[in-house]
Amino acid sequence: MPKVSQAHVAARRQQILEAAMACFAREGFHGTTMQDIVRQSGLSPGAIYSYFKSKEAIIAAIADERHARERVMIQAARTQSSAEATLRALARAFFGTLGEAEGRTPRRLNVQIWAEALCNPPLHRTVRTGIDESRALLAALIVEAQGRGELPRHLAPDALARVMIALFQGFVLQQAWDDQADVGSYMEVIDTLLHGLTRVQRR
Amino acid sequence: MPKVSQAHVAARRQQILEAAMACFAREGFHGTTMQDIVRQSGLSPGAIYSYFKSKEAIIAAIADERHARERVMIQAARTQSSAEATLRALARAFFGTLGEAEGRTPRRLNVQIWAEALCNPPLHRTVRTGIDESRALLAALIVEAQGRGELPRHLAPDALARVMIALFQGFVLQQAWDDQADVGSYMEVIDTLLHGLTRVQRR
Amino acid sequence: MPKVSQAHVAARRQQILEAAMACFAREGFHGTTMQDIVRQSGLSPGAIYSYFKSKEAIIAAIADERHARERVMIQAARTQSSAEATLRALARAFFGTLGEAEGRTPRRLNVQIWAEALCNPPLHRTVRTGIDESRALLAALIVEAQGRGELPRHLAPDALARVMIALFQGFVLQQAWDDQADVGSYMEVIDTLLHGLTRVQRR
Amino acid sequence: MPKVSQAHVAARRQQILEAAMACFAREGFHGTTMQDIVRQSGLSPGAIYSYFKSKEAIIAAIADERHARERVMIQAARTQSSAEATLRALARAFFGTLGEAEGRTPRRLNVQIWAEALCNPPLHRTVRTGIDESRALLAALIVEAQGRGELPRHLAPDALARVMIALFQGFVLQQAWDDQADVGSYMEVIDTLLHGLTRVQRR
DNA sequence: CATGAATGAGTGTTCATTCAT
DNA sequence: GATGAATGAACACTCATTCAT
Repeated sequence: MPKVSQAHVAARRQQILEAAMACFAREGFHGTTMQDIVRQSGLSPGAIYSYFKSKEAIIAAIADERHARERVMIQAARTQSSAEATLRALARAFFGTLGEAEGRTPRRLNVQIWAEALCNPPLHRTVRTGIDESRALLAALIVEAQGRGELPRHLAPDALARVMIALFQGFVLQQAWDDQADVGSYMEVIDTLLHGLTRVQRR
Repeated sequence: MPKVSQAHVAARRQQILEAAMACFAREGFHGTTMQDIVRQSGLSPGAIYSYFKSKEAIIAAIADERHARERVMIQAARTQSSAEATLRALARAFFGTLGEAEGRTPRRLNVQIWAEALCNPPLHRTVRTGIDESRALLAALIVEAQGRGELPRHLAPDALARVMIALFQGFVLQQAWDDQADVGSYMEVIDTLLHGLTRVQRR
Repeated sequence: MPKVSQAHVAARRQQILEAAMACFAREGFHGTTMQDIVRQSGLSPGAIYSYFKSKEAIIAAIADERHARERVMIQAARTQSSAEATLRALARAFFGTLGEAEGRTPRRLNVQIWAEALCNPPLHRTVRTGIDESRALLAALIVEAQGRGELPRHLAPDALARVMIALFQGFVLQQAWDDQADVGSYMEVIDTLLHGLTRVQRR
Repeated sequence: MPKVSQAHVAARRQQILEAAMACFAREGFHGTTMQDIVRQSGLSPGAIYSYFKSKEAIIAAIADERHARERVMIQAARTQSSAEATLRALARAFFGTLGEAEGRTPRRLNVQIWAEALCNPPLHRTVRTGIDESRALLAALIVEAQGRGELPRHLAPDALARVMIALFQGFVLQQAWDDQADVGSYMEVIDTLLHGLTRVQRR
């Protein structure tokens, strides 16, 4: 029974989070009322409040979930044998869903979370931790690549990591405003940019 | 009298916008109440509502102002004699303020506007217009540079323009979360990246 | 459950309408604040707004209720077997409550509605429909009586109906300002007037 | 100079009252803002407040003016030599304007005042004084006519006076809602009614 | 446990009135 | 006097949250 109940609890939580994500992506955190989530989830207000202590807690849980997912992708990338393979795995993980319609909701959600994090300390911590971890991983890979002479040694690894992250964030933003934005050509540019970086080094 | 009055009106509007920007940057659009703006501006609710018909109108005016400022920077860049000079002028205009503390408020504001634009159609139009114009200018420069053989011809100009904009947006985002983010090294990476792109082409 | 809930909803609506009527009769529509209705009803603002979407909707519901009540009285009068019986039933229905203290609130309310209807199109429609229906019924009765030679044929039935309605409205008005106004003697005058009308015809 | 000034003051007051009446008739007392009166009058808020100490004072002044006008009509009627002539003068005075378009504004205003008087003690006093005076005059005429055997002696003069006033008020009300209401046929009914009353008596 | 009616503090906004110019 | 920008108390209404059933 405890196990069933636990599974039940997890399922309910997920049901609520999914309803909330749909609403938040559509209307923003502040444009969404608890009633909206009630309607979308098919649950009652009381039921929702027995799984989350506040609207804010739902937002935090969503941010946490996204953070956790990111961390899983990063961990998976880490297991790759070469720096290049890791990089490719990361790129696939982060950019892979950018072209797909089903990723629209999480993408819009991301933008909302980024803004909300500026005025919401707990969210800020979650977001920063996620970014810092990603950056640390990227920086480590870069250091490694620099060690092997595959990347210019004069570049600050941290700054290059920030650039890579910015390329992701900026595209998420642009695609959130304009669904037509094309990932394929965007990634080709990135590819060329990174190759250029490699060659510079090689000479 | 009309001149005095007109100047007065403009000054009051600016006073309100500045108070509102301070509040919005600190607490977000939805975390800021009209009372907050009242306190920050030193005016009364009635006074504010005689200059802006709603809170939403204040947000729109702020977005418009930022858009106008961007447009001025873009126009100024356009007057440069060479594509490279234009690019440098743009980079200076957009990245120039990123390191300075006084730009903190507008930067945070930018992030808020980006998120708000997802759920607020008029804001969305303002934001998209601004981005589209910037992208068009950059794409034109890129086409030119490609014509002169300074940039790889196989890259979609639009996509490369998106990349450049993403580099800006991503850094604004990262700096909004972490004041310590260093512009200098970030720009150095960008510089190297763009040089790499040039070389690729030259061979 | 649906039955309980339905009865509950109706009861709550009635509770709110009664509180609102008491306030409106005392202070007028615009002199009454939602807080007044909150206090008078013993409910919370939120509760009230879950039954009526606005203050205006409460006013409209009150006007509708009064209109419905009037219509019931008219329909009941219609079932009488003779024109005279119908007329007497109408007189009893409309004038019957004029002397009673418990009718004070609805009477004052009527006056408020009459004024409000001048500047409030939906209310205007409700009021006019009510009056038009009453007038149509009276006019029909008058035509009938004229056919039987009981009323002068040269009188416009519609105008005579308007006169009868005016006799009611005018007294409601006068009694709203002055509780002392005596219904008994007023009705006696009306009786004599109508009898006079009959005799005129008979000769 | 004092006389000029006095005339000036009176003219300004009148200008304000006329603007206010136009607004009040159109939008009601509570639907009209001081800004509306400012616009309609072409004066400034400060100017208006130097002639009337509050919006309420404007309403009171309008009610007073209407009351004064009524009193003049009553006094004029009083100078007639016979009771019948007085009655005819009164009827002409009160009903004379009912058919004319230019009387629309004061008619609507009357209805507004009647309602407002229920919740506004000073206004209530003005309205009641006006009605009471009219009724007293009518009652005196009726007593006289009863003395001459021209009206049934068993009728309470006061009640008959109320009936006559109600006939006026009711029509004002009906015409305020429906401009098409026809005065001619309405007055014919009244005429017939009063003649009927006379004949009843004669037998 | 789940429900959803009820709560009430707090919101954006209005408008009668004032007073420095 | 006249002006009209400024005031601020008060308003209608919302919505995150609770708790009796």
